[in-house]
Amino acid sequence: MATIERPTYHHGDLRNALVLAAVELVEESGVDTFSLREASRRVGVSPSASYRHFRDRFALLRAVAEDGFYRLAEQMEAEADEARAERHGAEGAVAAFSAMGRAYVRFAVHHQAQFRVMFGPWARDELAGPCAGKQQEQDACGKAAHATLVRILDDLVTSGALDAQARAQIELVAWAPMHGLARLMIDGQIPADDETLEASFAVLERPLLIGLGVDPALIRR
Amino acid sequence: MATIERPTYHHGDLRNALVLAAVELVEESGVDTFSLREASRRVGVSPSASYRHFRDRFALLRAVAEDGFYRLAEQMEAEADEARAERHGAEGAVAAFSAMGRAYVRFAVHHQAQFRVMFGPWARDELAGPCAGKQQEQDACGKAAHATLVRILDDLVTSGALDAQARAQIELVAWAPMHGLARLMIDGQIPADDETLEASFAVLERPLLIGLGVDPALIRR
DNA sequence: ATCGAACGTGAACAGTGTCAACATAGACCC
DNA sequence: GGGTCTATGTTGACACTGTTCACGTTCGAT
Repeated sequence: MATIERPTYHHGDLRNALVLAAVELVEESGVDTFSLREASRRVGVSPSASYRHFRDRFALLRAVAEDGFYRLAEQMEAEADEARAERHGAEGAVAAFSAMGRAYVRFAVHHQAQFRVMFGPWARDELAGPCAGKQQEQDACGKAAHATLVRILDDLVTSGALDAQARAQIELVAWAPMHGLARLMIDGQIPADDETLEASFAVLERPLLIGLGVDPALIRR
Repeated sequence: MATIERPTYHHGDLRNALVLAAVELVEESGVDTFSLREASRRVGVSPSASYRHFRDRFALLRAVAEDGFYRLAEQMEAEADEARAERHGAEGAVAAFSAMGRAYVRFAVHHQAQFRVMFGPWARDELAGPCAGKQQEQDACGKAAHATLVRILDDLVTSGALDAQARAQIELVAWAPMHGLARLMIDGQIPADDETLEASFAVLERPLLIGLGVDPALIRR
C-alpha cells in the first residue's frame, strides 16, 4: 500500500536499497521493532523479494552492521589524519590517536541504533543460503575499522610516543574505555549530547595516556 | 500445550514467576527472539494473564533488568567486601575497588543476555497502565548498583589512596573501561572465557589506577 | 530468438503482541 | 452461611510478523 511506485519490474539495486532502508528504520525506531516487511515496503517491493538477497532478517541486520563498520572506519581515519596533519612526530601520533577515539565515540552517539546493531548478537551467526561465501566480506569490513586502530597504534610506537612494551596492552586499554563511554551514552547512562561527549572524552583521555606511559607534554594542543 | 499443570486457578505469584522465566528464556536464546507468549507458556498461564502484571512485553524486560541490577549490586558488594577484609587502609580500599570492577565484568560475562537487557534501549520507557507508579522502584534498583560504586569510590578518597580532586573524574574513568570490557566480551569482540577475563582485567587495572594517581605500591597483592 | 538463471509477486502458514469480553476465586461485610 | 467487589486468569479475536512455495517476469548469454 505505502509501497513506492517503481517503473520497472526489476528494482536494479534492491540489496543496497534494502540496507539503506534498514539503516533508516533502525535509526528511527530502534532495532527491536525493526521489521523486514517494513523495510521491503519502504523500498517498494514485496517481502519475499528480500529473501533473494538475505537469508533472513538477521542477515539484513548484519548488512547494516557491515555498512556501519565501513562508515566508522572512514570517519576515524579522516579525523585522525586531520589531527595528525597539524602536528608532527610523536605529538602528531598522539593527536591522531586521540582524534580517532573521539571519532569512535562521536560515531556511536550520532548513529546510535546502527552502532548497537554493529555490536549486536547477530554478528556471530554465519551467513548461508543464497548469500553464502560473503562471511569473509563481512569480517573484512569489521576488520577494516580494526585495522585503522592498529595502524594508528603502531604509529604511537614508531614515533616514540609510546614504549614498545606497552604496545601489546594499548589496544585493549584504548578500546575498552572508548567503547564503554560510547555504550554508556547510547544506552542512556550518560547524556548523549555533544557537549557531554567532549567533556567525558577529555576526562578519560589524560589518565589513559598517562597510565600507558605517554609523556604528558605530548598531549593536547 | 507445553503449559505446566497448575492445581489452582490463580497462580499465586505470577509476576515473579514471569520475571524468572523471562530471565531463563533470555539467557537461553537471546533478547531478540524473546517472546512474552513463551514466557507465559513456560509458567503455565495464558498470554493475556501477563498483561495484568506488565503493560507490554518491554515492561517484562524492564523487570528482568531490575532483577539484574539487584543481583549485580549484591555481587559487587560481596566481592568488594571480601577483598577489603584481607587488607586495611588505603590498600584495602584499592583492593575493594579492584574487586568491584572484576565483579562487574564477571557478572556481565556470566549473565550475558541479562546484562544486555539491563542496558538495553527499554530502560528509558516509562511505566504506565496497571503498573504505573513503579518507576521509582525501578530507578531505585538501577541506582542501588550505582550507589555501591559511589561508596567504594568514596572509600578510595577517605582512605587516602586517591587524591580528592580526582574523585570527580574517577567515576567515569573507572566505569567506562569496565563497561567497555564487559560489552566487548559479551558481544564477541573479545573471547568471553574466565581466563581472558582475568588477563584483560589485569591489563586494564594498572594503567587506570596509575593514570588516576594511585600509588603503584598500593596495587595488588 | 531461445532458454536458463536471476529477480520479483502472491498467497499461504505458524507464531507474535495486544485487547475486549467473559470466568473464577479469594476477601470482606452482613 | 449468603452477597458483592476486585484481583486475577481464560478465550477468542485482530493485525502484524518471518518465512516458504509455486508462480510470473525480465535479463543476458548463446
